[in-house]
Amino acid sequence: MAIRLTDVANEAGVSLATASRVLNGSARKPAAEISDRVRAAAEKLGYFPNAQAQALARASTKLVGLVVRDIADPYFSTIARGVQRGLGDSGTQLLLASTDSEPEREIEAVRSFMSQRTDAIILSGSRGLSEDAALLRLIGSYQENGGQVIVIGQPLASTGGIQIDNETTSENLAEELIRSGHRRFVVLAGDENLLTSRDRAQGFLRKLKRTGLSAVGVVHGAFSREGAYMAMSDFLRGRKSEEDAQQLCVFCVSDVMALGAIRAIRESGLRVPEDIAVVGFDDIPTLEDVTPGISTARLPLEEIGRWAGEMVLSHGEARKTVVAGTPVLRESTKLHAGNR
Amino acid sequence: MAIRLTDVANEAGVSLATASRVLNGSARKPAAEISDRVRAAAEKLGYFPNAQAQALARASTKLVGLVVRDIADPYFSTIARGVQRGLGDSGTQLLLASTDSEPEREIEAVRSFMSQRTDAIILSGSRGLSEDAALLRLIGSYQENGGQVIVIGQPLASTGGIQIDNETTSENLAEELIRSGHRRFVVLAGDENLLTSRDRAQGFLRKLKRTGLSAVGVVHGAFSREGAYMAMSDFLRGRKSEEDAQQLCVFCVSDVMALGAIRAIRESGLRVPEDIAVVGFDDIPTLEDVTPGISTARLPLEEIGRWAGEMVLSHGEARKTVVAGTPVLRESTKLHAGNR
DNA sequence: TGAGTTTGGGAATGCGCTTTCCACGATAGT
DNA sequence: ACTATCGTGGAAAGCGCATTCCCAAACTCA
Repeated sequence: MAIRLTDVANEAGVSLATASRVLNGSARKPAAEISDRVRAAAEKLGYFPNAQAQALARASTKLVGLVVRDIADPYFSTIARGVQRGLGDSGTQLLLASTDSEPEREIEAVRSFMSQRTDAIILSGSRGLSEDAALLRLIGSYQENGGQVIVIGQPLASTGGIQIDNETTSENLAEELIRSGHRRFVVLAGDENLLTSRDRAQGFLRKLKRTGLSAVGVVHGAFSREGAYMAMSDFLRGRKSEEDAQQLCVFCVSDVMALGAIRAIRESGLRVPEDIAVVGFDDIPTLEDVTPGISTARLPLEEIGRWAGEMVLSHGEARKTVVAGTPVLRESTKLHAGNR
Repeated sequence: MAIRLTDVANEAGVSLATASRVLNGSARKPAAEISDRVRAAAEKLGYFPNAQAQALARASTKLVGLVVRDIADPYFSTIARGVQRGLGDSGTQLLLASTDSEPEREIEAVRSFMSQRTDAIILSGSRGLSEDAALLRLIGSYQENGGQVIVIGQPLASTGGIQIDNETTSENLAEELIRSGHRRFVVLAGDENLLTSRDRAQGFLRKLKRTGLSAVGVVHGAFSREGAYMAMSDFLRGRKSEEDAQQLCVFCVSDVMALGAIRAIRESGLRVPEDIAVVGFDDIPTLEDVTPGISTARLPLEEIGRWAGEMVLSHGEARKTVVAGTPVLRESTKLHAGNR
């Protein structure tokens, strides 16, 4: 049905080979007069190269797969935008898959991308604590066949990517908070099986310990807004009695969780930061519109995505980059006078 | 390099045809014993079908293209999530393209999707006022070749999709606001060349007129957070003098714009809603975390995306669905006592 | 038991394109 | 003037798979 290169070649009165050479970047450039004729024919017929056929013949699709946990989560959508920016106008297309936090769906996504023979796969969802052997095997064979794997967050086996130093960042964040006067911390630690949440919580707790402090509480739950909402609600219910103690500071291992926690705090009739201070992690764009301004550890999310995209283009040989976040204290952790 | 079906066939000691029949859903089912042998061989070798080759042989990729303006915008990322949900586990892969609001990039994206021979293209960015002839031509030839085009927002030529009744929704929103006591409106109308912003502004203004009211001001600008921020800032600068008049209500043609406007209002030292009320449009998830709660017209964004995804699967023959938003008044439009 | 019928595996073709490999004429070099 | 080289277009061989034929073996039924 669609116009094929053969049709264009006939229309222009040249061979298939010649048509191919003029329309697609070949090393050999046919004569100007012929080229024009072919281009005119292509234009006239409305020719579109069949990317599948090209991929088959060239053994290279210009496709890259991005797997995220949830594209509607600002953290991931910001990274996704960065990846697209990084890919720029290279003509590389982005294949998107969401896992909804289910490991099997991540494997499914990778499997699917492998079938599509994407040139690269960018994994931005958080790695699990115990690395799934099946995923590792999959990735290994993908790399053997020339596929590039870029992991955002934690390093995974022999893959390159952008590593986020969650532990150090959390330590710095804790330090900053302590310096600002906070002493009583609660950690909403998210999912204890996810590397990201574990590292962030551990870094924070370690700093506390080194300073001679210890957390008032460490609550686990889902690594999401809802998870934090529930965890925080539970926590608040559990300590109804002991009021007027010194102001509490709740460290959430992600901004999205901080938002959920704030919701829970408010619903229980308390105020942020007057009654309870809240800190997040990531500095997602959403924070710009939230009041009070939420303290957090700033990660250059869009840039991280952009780097990943650029790595794909440069065929970077498993380059690794490490980035750390910078603490940003805003109103949500302002120490309230009555609560010092 | 990668394992081919031929390799599997050899390993299993059967023909290519047989291997193909057992591994991919063919009408003919080879004998159980043979099937098992083939599957074992595939498993052992770690075989992955080459999607490009399959697409070529079958004349059907299981690909659908989604074009958005900006994937980091909650409006689009929510729709994107819906689309993925709608596609479910059908095995259909999503190709994502962002246009950054540039019409040429939209054309480029469609062109690219056509090259990829996607089974369907979902256009969710806002249509321009004057439809680009090049885009129409492209879409026409895509449809002729069996491609499905689904437009979210406004109808486009002979395409199906989910149409949003912006005008009526805006009218209802205006009505609700008037009923709640507001009388003095400013409209941040966004880009006057985009159908979406124009319709929303017009619907609102029409209702005002019918009620015997007229807008205090109509300000145009970019259809984005920044655009609204600037438009609002300008507006506020322009009327420094006339204070203590009756409370103003600013209607922004999208939630994202409302967020920008609020930022501008606050920076100029005013409060929402005490000094100025603000309404948005869309009810993006972000609003859950913003204080004060922003009044808006609720659109079932995720569902809209889901419908689009389901339409793709059902090969819906240009089905059209129309949805209208429902007004939701929250604190941002609460009438302040001192300003009646 | 023999003709007709089904069943199931294999050979071969083609999907649309890229890319050797060839052939041929033009140009250069001695 | 004759060969060595280059430049250019075309023929043809795949890329990895689905699928249409084809054919042999296993059945069916009388």
